[in-house]
Amino acid sequence: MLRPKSIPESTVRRMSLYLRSLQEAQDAGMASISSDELAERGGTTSAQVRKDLSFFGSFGKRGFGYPVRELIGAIRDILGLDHTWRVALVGAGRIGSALFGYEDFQRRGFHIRAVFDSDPAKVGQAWGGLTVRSDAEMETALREGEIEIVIIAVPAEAAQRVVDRVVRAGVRAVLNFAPARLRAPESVALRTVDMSTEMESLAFALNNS
Amino acid sequence: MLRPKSIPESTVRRMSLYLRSLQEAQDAGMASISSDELAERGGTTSAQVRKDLSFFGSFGKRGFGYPVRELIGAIRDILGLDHTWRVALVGAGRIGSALFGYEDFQRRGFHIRAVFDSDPAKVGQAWGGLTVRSDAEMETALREGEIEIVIIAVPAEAAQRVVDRVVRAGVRAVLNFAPARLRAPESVALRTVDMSTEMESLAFALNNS
DNA sequence: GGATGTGAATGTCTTCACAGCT
DNA sequence: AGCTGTGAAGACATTCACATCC
Repeated sequence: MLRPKSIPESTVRRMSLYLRSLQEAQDAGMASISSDELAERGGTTSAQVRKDLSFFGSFGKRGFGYPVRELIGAIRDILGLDHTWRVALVGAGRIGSALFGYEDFQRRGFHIRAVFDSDPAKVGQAWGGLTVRSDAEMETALREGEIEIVIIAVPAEAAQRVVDRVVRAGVRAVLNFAPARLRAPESVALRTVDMSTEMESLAFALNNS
Repeated sequence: MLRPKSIPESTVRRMSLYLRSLQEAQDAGMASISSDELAERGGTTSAQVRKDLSFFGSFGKRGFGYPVRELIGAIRDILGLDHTWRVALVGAGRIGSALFGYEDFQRRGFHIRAVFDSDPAKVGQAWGGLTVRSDAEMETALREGEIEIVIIAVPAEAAQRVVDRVVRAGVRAVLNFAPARLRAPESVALRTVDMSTEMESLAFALNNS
């Protein structure tokens, strides 16, 4: 599934939001929806909605709007949600535990298949149907489990080492929750959720309004 | 502390990262640092570093670089980290619990002073030195505690209602962890950490490389 | 000499506005 | 008539390149 042009990251993120809005619209029994309505629900403008969708094709009917059911299917395909993804979690602390139980991941097809930690006290614990494994087994287990996405929830000091190891084990997508800027090869998709930076951005906003 | 021009949000976020890099540099005993070195550590370019800093003033010496200690102080002032912030957490579930224990918040001056939940089974529980309070008390407690920032960690369906209530109680900054697009008045700073969207952005990247 | 600070150039994203389809 | 799809314009952010100053 190769795309003609390079798609803005901001567009991809909005696609994810549109999908949510569309599912709500479907639950409300709507069969079609206009770019105006979709913009309203997604917190953007109708022109933005149309432009975003146009990166991927023509999904609407002029004078009518977009068919909800079909558009949901199209966006699911675009985002790669037409199948489930094999995910591993590294770090079985408080944040790891919260992410493990996060139902939205499950619901959207991101299935956590393995959990690793370096703390001997945690290794062997039963988590849901899984057993927390030693991080020494990580590389082998990632390969055997054909893990596609790794979530990092370890302390900042340990995070870069984990990235290096999972990349060497063939993983090409990483979601990092450690407050550190990590390096990975171009070929690896890496996103960092930096909660302290978000808080500081709020502090700045409060001081400047 | 009113800023001359409007500062790009991306610049503010990078300031937060520079601060981290500077603190590391200080711990490593460095007294001065060039925009090149700062860029290297912060994952950006030296021109970007200089441009970002120039929004706020001139902190460097030509031919020399930036004095680490002074620049740390300046950025802390800019971001509003020169004092602590009074924070409340709404939602005492798994994610709320992880955030409550997140040491980086504490370290950076974001002190959680109150926790609320609507579940009677949770109300009254001791969390650290605090007691989980009923969400019925929320408005009063926010005002009495002079809470400046609220973290939302409730289910998506409940999130908008919480925003509306805390805004009416005078709170002007909200960090939302619920997977929902929330509405707030212009005058309120609202950031959403959307973990499912991050995962979907990774899925898209994997499908398109 | 060497690295900052910054206008100018470039690149990227968003908004406009309307032709074109249904 | 109504709403999409899209070039063109505009706004915004990043990068370049160099005069400036320590």
